[in-house]
Amino acid sequence: MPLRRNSKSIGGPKRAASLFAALGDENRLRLVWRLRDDGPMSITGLTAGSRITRQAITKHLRVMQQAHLVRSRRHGRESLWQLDQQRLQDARRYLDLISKQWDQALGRLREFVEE
Amino acid sequence: MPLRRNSKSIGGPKRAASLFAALGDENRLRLVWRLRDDGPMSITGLTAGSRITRQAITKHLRVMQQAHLVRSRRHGRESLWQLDQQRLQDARRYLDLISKQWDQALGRLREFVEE
DNA sequence: AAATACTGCAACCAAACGGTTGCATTTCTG
DNA sequence: CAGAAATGCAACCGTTTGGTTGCAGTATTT
Repeated sequence: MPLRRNSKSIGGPKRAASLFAALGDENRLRLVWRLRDDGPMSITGLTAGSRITRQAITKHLRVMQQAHLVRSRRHGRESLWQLDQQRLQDARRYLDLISKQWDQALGRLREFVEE
Repeated sequence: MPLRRNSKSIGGPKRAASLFAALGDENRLRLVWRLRDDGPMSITGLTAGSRITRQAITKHLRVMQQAHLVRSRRHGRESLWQLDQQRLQDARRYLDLISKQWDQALGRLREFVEE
């Protein structure tokens, strides 16, 4: 038995799903780009130059926060929000896992056919 | 003007969002793993060993289909569904873009600070 | 031709989502 | 201290989502 650790080590489908779901909204993706481009920002800062309300943005941030995609530290009366680099990496690695073992599957299939 | 192709070439936030949204559901992720492990399968095949209904699975497949994550070709009375490798790559590359230019941003910041 | 298997379509339902408005709270600033 | 700025909380609302059940339509199989 070859150490059946099924390598979805980032988390089960449940945890991964919440991560992708957090990325699965247009406005949230815009926030991601924004935070990446301009660095940590306050809610008001993010609201400026956005078509939606401050509260809408707050909600989006909360969604991303619960997926650990973003975190905030308070600084006086404003709180600065920033991306969690690691969590984005997690998402990437999860996709890698699918593709990688998939290639192996294709490899096995090829073997099987060519025998 | 340096050929302003802003490098989000996979598609704007809108298109990318639909892709991530398609991945942002636990049951759909399970289907992805299933299709990757066992290759192209029929709906009935996918339903076997799943807790949800055949019609629920159908709906999930349609969602993924509209995000071009999955496609089906009919074969007699059953239709076989398979993953679209390329589209998964797209998702990965999109995440890469965020991280990559992010590193550049950090680089710029470091420069700025160290000057 | 009759029974069986597989998919598609439609209606329906509760819950979640994305967004808004209004008001309260905390923290700076003049 | 009074006002302004930033966030938080809560209620509300229309639409989408994830799921179900029921029935109809096509292929196979016997």
